[in-house]
Amino acid sequence: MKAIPQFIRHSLLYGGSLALLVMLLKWMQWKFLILDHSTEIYVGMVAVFFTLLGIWMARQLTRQKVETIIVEKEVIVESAQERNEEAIKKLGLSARETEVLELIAKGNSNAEIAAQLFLSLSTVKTHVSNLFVKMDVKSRTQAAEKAKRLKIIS
Amino acid sequence: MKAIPQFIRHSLLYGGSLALLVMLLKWMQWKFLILDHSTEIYVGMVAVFFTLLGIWMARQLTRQKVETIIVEKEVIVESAQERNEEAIKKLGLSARETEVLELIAKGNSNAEIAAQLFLSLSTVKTHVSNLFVKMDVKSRTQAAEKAKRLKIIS
DNA sequence: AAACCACTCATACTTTAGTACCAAATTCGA
DNA sequence: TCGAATTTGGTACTAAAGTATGAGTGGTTT
Repeated sequence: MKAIPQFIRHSLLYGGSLALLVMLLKWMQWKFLILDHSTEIYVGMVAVFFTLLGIWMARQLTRQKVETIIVEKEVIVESAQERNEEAIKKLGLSARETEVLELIAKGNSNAEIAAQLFLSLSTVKTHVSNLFVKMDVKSRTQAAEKAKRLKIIS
Repeated sequence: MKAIPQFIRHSLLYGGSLALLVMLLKWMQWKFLILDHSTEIYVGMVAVFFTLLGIWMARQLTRQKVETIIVEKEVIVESAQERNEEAIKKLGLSARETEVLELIAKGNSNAEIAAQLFLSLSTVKTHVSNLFVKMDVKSRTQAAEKAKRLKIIS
């Protein structure tokens, strides 16, 4: 669609306008040269015409020249942060320990955790004890509080 | 600073330019009228001059064309919701019980709660037991979880 | 005043949590 | 493939949590 480049179109238009003007000029010479001070009138017309032509050209050339101002609009978003893997790594929690921690934070007892994970109560207790050492807490409630504070649990 | 309105400035400039042009024109009449075809040269100069003037005017007039792009920027905001008094009332928790619940949710043991509230361990145990009945839970960890879920605690 | 409720404290008891120490099987990276 | 870490499980014990019951005090409501 954009076969003809813009500068060529402009050149043609300008050239055409000039040619037309020269013709007009020749005709005016015939018509007004006999009159005194006719040159001023005719130069004034030329001036007006070319001023308009200049304005039109400039508008064509600067039409795309648009200054863009980027305004940042703040949008409030709830902090939907995902599981904090970094905290888990920092504490050195193993996969099983993390599972147990999640169930603790949900309010499960050791027996319930054992049942859900198909483990013996002993195993759960071992995990819980190791968990407390790694998390530097002294009870499951503290562990749950810390887990939620560190966003380890959902 | 912007004492002179733009359209007045433009009018003065344009008027000045016209006056200058007329003077130039008069001088050129003296100089070139004796020569044949001199009119064409001088009209051409006028044309070029006024074309340039038109371009300049158009640029002045269209300089303020500004496009504003609004970019939405996400801002993470912590949900700072206040204490849920409604939930406390619905559960029928007393003032003392709510105090105890908060300390439980922070991971305190019964002994620590007793020390902080200047109560005996027995009293704390009584509060905790009543709390569990009212909240329909079976352990302090469950109570803490429910309290946080119902936004009773901070 | 009687009834009611919140708060306090106690004793006795059961259950669960938590600690310590051990040990075997498995997994996994160096 | 060797060793470290993980996972699993056990016993024995202590500490804490939780339940049940009772009781005294102070304040409010009916």
